[in-house]
Amino acid sequence: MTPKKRPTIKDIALASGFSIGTVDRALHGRKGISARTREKILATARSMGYEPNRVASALTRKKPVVLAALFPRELHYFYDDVRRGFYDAVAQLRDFKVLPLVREVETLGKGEEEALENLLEERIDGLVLVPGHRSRLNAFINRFVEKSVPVVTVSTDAPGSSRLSAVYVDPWKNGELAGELMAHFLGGKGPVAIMVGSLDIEDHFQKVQGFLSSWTRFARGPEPEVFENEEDEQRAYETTACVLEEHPDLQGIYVATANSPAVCRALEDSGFAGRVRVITTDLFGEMRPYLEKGVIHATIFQNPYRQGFEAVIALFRFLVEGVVPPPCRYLEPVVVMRSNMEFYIPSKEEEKG
Amino acid sequence: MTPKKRPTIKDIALASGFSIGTVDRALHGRKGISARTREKILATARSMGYEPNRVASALTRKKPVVLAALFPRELHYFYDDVRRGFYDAVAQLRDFKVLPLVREVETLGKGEEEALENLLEERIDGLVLVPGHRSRLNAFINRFVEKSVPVVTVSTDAPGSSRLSAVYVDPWKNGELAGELMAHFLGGKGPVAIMVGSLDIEDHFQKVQGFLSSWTRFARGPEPEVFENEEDEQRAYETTACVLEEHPDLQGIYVATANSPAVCRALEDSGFAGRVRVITTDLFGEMRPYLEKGVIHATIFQNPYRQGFEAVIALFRFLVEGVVPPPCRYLEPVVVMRSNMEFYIPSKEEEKG
DNA sequence: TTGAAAGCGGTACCAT
DNA sequence: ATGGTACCGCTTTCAA
Repeated sequence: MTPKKRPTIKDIALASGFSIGTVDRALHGRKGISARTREKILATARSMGYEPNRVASALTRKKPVVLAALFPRELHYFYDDVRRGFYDAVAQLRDFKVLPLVREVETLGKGEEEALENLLEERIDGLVLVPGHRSRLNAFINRFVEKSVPVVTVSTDAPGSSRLSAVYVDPWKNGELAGELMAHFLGGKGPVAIMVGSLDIEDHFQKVQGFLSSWTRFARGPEPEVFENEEDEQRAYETTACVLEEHPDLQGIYVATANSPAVCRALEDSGFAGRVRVITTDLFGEMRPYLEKGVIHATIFQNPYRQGFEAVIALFRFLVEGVVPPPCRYLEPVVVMRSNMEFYIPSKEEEKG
Repeated sequence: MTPKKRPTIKDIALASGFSIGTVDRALHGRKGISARTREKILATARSMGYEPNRVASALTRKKPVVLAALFPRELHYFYDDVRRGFYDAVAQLRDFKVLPLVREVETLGKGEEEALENLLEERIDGLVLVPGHRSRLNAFINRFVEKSVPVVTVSTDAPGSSRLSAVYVDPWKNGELAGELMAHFLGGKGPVAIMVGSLDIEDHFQKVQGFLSSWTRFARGPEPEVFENEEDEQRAYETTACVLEEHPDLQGIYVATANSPAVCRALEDSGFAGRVRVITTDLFGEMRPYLEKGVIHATIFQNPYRQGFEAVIALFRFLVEGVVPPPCRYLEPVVVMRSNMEFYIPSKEEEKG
């Protein structure tokens, strides 16, 4: 029993009676071939169970596949990891002639238009984008797509645009998981407060809704009150201090955005640290001591590294294999506590193919 | 500015004044080359920053890389996923001429010797093994390694053997995470019971120790009592019923092995379901309703799919790139609750490179 | 010990 | 519209 090696275009050429050049034309729907022969060749290819060899095709690829990316520098802890994931994935695809082209803006939401305008001039094959806003960049995204440069967003979606896919953690799920955890932590009893950047930001709003949905399912007691801090450290601190003063019976705080250190400081300064259950979002170095001291009891990790990594993979497969990714690739939100945080910080990872 | 394409062996040949054949000999330490020229070539290669192109080398590889595996059929829910991970990884490496060769035993720990004896006859390049025992198979593993067939264990380790690597979730960490979670669920108050297969099994023992270590750190109150059920459903049920009767004030149960459904039934039959906090191990279809009903509050997922997947990747990289994996590749234990279980059941996954 | 050349499975270009 | 062929970067004979 021969291991019946898989058929190559040469085999198809032989079987169909055409040359490999023609077979290639048929297989890739190139021009310069009659419909008749294309059909015939496609039929034999199918009957022989032909599958292209990506390795061979990569080897012979003339122009490199340039994958561009636009990342913010701030917040370092998050976007640095996204960027590492991006670079690692590209590095892994190096032998497939994939090249990175990374641009940066200083802060999320600032100067993206200009950077994108610049990128539109470049010869790129795909784009990974961290959109500073869920719709403001739609026109730009669409211009890339019209130039047949597929765009994959990361960290959030741009649902109104024609982006190919979005790789991120569903904020609703994120909040839902936090809510369930909080309910279990408190045995279903509150009161609980929610700290968020701004309810006008869709992702923040979704997290709050998700939290409330599972909180109301798993817990009784008063509806959690929501406090907006505009992503400002000072305000986060003050709001927390204020809430604690007014509600000394507060049992839990859910911090839906990245301001947890300020909240923790307020807790410590008010003497509530460790007594109030705190569930936060994301994970970065500054949070470590608070997890160790038990000020933060758990945090929901969004795996920025993998977001960057998977965005690249999705683009690559789309570009060279024609595999269309799902419109939304939701990554798993992960519950991180003291005993498993070492797995996620300083965050290292590895996949390979 | 040319994108200065990376050097190939041809470039090295040109630069060093030897032929590509000789360059290849030098690069791979093959015989039939003088030490002098090898050194010279290696030097120029280094100075030019040469890195081999895995795609090209895969394309030209004569014999396929055969990765063998030996999996148990039982417990389906776990080893089926390991197997899927194995197959998916191999499929992804298909174009690199990687072929699978899978053998099975009916039950973990039964007939492995015979199956391995058989595998020793085959021409294989690497082996993924689920060892039914942490030392009993050492002699076999060593025989493979002596034939220069690297072995990677999955789901547990065989530390006394010369296995190349072990991919699994550190059982101690696993228990530690469960213990921390339980402590938070109960506000640090017990009593708590631990259900385990047998303390004679190292992995079970480790889970218990891990649980106790974090329980004592985060909680006060009595030391949890440990009950062995010999992996027997009936015993698991009876033990649970018994414990509940004797300790109606029981607050939590940690099920360190796969017998959670029996424990859940006992809880329901005794009317304690939902009142007692239950943290289990692994995740399979039968557990879903218990998570939904709130009988199980959380479970620690060990990602069998990824265990199988990563074992393949480690073997491949070792065999074709010479990358030596760490002796132990600990995967992250994951906290799964009702609102995130959909991500892990029926368990789907994907990586790519 | 070393060099030359034939592929591996595709792609792309040049003839026809 | 089709066939032929050089070539991608490396491995592996086969000569020299």
